Amino acid sequence: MCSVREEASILHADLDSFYASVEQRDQSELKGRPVIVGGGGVVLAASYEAKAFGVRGAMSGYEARRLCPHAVWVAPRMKAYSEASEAVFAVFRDTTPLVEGLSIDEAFLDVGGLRRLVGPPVAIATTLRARVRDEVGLPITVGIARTKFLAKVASDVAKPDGLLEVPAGTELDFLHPLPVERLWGVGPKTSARLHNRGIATVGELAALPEAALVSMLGPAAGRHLHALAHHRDPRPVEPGRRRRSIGSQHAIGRRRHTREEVDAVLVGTVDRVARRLRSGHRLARTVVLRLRFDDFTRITRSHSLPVETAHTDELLAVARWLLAETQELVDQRGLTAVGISVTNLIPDDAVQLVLPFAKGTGSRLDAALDEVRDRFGTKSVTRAVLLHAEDRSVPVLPDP
DNA sequence: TCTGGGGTCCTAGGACCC
DNA sequence: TCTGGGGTCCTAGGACCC
Repeated sequence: MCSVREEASILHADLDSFYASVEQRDQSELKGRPVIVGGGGVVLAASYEAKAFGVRGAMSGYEARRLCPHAVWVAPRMKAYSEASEAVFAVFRDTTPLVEGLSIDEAFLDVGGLRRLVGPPVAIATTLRARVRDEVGLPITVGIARTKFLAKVASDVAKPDGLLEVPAGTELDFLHPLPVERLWGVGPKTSARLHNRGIATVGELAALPEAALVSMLGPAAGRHLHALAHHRDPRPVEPGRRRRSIGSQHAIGRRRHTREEVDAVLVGTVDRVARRLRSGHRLARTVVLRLRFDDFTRITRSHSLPVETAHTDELLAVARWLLAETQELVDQRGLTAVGISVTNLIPDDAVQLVLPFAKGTGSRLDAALDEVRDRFGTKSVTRAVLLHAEDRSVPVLPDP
């Protein structure tokens, strides 16, 4: 299943400063100038000319203006970015069917099977970069390695507008001198913990026993980083991955808001999410309310429905109930942002059956599932919902 | 000083089932 | 009747990524 590749044939393709590059492509007077895409409050993307002054994504507008006062600010045009992304992904899929999108501007491509028909990975990547530049007008960086994670590290190192292969057999020489922050999953908190123990490079990390990392960072993160530091990453490129949640949030400023104002924001947010659910042909079962307060603390509250839905009214009812439950916190801390996301998604053509059961008849479940399978075929049954007649509690059973 | 909007995955306790 | 192990789901929060 996870046989080790003999050659570096996983590509990580990453558009450079994506939003800013689209703006520089569409407005020629912006070419060569520092460009910041954002609404003013925060930097969504910065061109490399702006990055040269220290401007970074997610930076506050205040800080960005201090570092680069002469930058040109451009309001985001999400529609243009979506279209550019689709055009680039069309080039990806024309290269190989094994494309796994990671976000609007990056993807993994497995070109391992193309050597005899098309050529070696470096040649494929070179063609890919030329096509994206010629056909879509955007610069793109590609990293090539035997594993997904190292391909991504390689593209990070090669940015901007670069191409870097880490040949098979040279991975640890490439990896070990790098700072630990290059590893996927090492953010500010983990970085600080590692530095506290004198670990600054991937090589120093790799020298630690796994058990030491597990006790330092927890089982999942510890094992994960230990594996990456030794260049172990068996995950294949998965073309079929689907989104696991859909969400929308909205900042509402620091002044006090009436309950009616907050409700109006909630209605708009739920409506946006519900529309995206329906246009994506998905149904959701869990509604998550995300609130941010004056002091920048955040909370989440969630509730799972017995049966999936994409109806605005049903999702809104849950969202309103969750919000009402938090009224005290909202009054104390002052609300500055409201978000809704939905998870536990299924396709909207999934067969949904609600079987009424009397309490204490759980042992009949197998028989009921057999009946459902007989009627709809095994593949249709992804989850069975039992509603107890008396208490409406909802035990949920996975596909056996 | 000012901090958006879109996501993923993990942890941990409690409820519940077999 | 009591106990325990094994497992899943729900919920809230945290870390991280782009």
